[in-house]
Amino acid sequence: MSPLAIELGAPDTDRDADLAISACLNPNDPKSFFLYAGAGSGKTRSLKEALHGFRDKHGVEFRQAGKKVAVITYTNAAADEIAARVGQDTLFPISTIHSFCWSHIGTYYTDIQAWLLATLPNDLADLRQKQSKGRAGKASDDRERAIAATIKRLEWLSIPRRFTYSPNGDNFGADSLSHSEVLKITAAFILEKPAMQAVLVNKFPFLLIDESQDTNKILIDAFFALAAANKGKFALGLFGDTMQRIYADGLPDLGRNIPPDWARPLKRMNHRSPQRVVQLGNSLRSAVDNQIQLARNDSIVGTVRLFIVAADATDKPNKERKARERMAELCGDAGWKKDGTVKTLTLEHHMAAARRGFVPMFQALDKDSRLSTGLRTGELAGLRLFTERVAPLLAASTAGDEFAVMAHLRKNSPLLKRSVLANSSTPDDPLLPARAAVGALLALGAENPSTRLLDILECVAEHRLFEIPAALRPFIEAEPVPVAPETTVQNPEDNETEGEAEASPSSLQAWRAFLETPYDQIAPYAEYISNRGPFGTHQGVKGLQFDRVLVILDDSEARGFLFSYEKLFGAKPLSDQDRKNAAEGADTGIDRTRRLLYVTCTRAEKSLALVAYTESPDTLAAAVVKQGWFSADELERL
DNA sequence: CGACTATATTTTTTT
DNA sequence: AATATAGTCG
Repeated sequence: MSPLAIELGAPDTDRDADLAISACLNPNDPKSFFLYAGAGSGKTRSLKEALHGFRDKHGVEFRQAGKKVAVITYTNAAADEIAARVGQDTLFPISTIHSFCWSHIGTYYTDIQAWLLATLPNDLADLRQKQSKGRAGKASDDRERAIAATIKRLEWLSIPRRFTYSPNGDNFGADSLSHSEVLKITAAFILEKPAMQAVLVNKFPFLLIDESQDTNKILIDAFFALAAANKGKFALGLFGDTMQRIYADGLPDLGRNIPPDWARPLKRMNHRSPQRVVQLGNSLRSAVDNQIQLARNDSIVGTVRLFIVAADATDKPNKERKARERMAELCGDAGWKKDGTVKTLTLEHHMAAARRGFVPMFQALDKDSRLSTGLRTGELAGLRLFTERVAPLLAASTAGDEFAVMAHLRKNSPLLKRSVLANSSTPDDPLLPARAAVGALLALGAENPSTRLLDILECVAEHRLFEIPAALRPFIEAEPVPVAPETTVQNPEDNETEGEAEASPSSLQAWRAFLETPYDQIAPYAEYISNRGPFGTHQGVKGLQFDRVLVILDDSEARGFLFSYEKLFGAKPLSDQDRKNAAEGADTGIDRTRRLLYVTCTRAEKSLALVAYTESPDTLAAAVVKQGWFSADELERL
């Protein structure tokens, strides 16, 4: 059935790796290590065993000496996951890279100021140089803003200052450091300040880095230098898989440049995926390295299909529905037909928007680059009025849950503030205005596609049902006479997220266009940004796993230029640049795409479907069979 | 007008 | 970081 054989292994095959790590975590003879741990290899379990084993053997002495084992990860989600599985313990604090760095540099404000004063003038010169040559446009506007902000920041730095780390998109105060500044400053301090080295080495004789392949290369280099300069006192432990490097930030040849005195334990098992998926992962990475994963000897065979669709297909969601129905049939698994039990992965957010029907609002707000981050995280106050105030109210109300309606209003509506109720103009029935407001909102028919966000906004504003965030205030009629002074007090939460963003013409325009689009997009949008919905991005699901995974490969719909599935699948010829990169041994777009595909495919726990949209279906089909990635009977045309 | 060069474009994550 | 396109040169 499948072109390659697959080796199976017993669940405890990788015990040696855990023993090797345990040996490295010896306070009397600390040894750095690089653990190669592929997809689903039980990396977190190894981390847990290592930490618990360390606590049993050396916990008491470490605590007495005030020493700790630092565990740093890439994302908050990963930090939470590890904390949940390993357990919280002050002996091994678990944090993201950024918060770890900030916690160490935050108090060195004089040094930070010196670093900024040395760095910013260069940045400014670069920006000015570019701006003098650049054409007018979106990028030019952004540069102009950056230049003004940098000048303002340099002026602000003319007297001694302290700093915070709380960036809000592009819009943060002079005292706030950006994400990349925090990492760069930490790397610089580690390399240049003996005091910083001493603090780190004494407090954290062991530093364990999860997803090390994606850890910022400047910082990784600094940690390597720290380890080299402090042998016998300090050791690094890198956990990762170079095949899963999917961010440009990571060190490309990590794994090839490990010092010879480091331990290099290896985990060979894949505990997550069925045999066919493990085998696909092996064949995908065979072009890159010789690592072969074993499937568990108690695993299922599993099913993989590649559905090939013409790139100009008119009804893509329908094609994808057909693919799922076929998977249900092939796997005898009705879960493929249901919406909530398949994870569908798109390369970019707007592709999910197209499939969930919230393109109009997404496109409208995406026009202003300063709103794009908040749009993708759902943190814009102007959006949260709809996703967190209006939508839950309407949901509770249509469900007939009067208790939930009142609870929501009490928490969020100025109409139910104590001071407002006390001064009610209808003392016999103080809740009358709130009921009228909810009634008016329901009467708008939010489920009707012709109801615009603006209609909802006007209704909310007219009845003072919720506070209107600053971004949306320009679009409502002159404010009615306040019911009570308190009602004009702004919700402090909203201030936080949108910062001081003064309404620029472009953001006003974006919000205006947004308000003209239908309200019925809010529910799918809210579900999408919550990450609980059926869609995710190829990059965003790193580290996660799902029973049924549907990977959508569609270059024609993608806007970015980092990945090309058509080239990877041989449906589009390599460019001169690609050949040049390959000849020089540099990372090519094809390599990047292959790693991303490896990440998405290895998320599957039961079965995996890929839908590839292509300009040349026949070429693609022939190429993937020739590569040994799929057998001919695993290909289906839709 | 053709050949060449310079520039704008996009994604992800981090408090 | 790859590529389309706008701009410039001969």
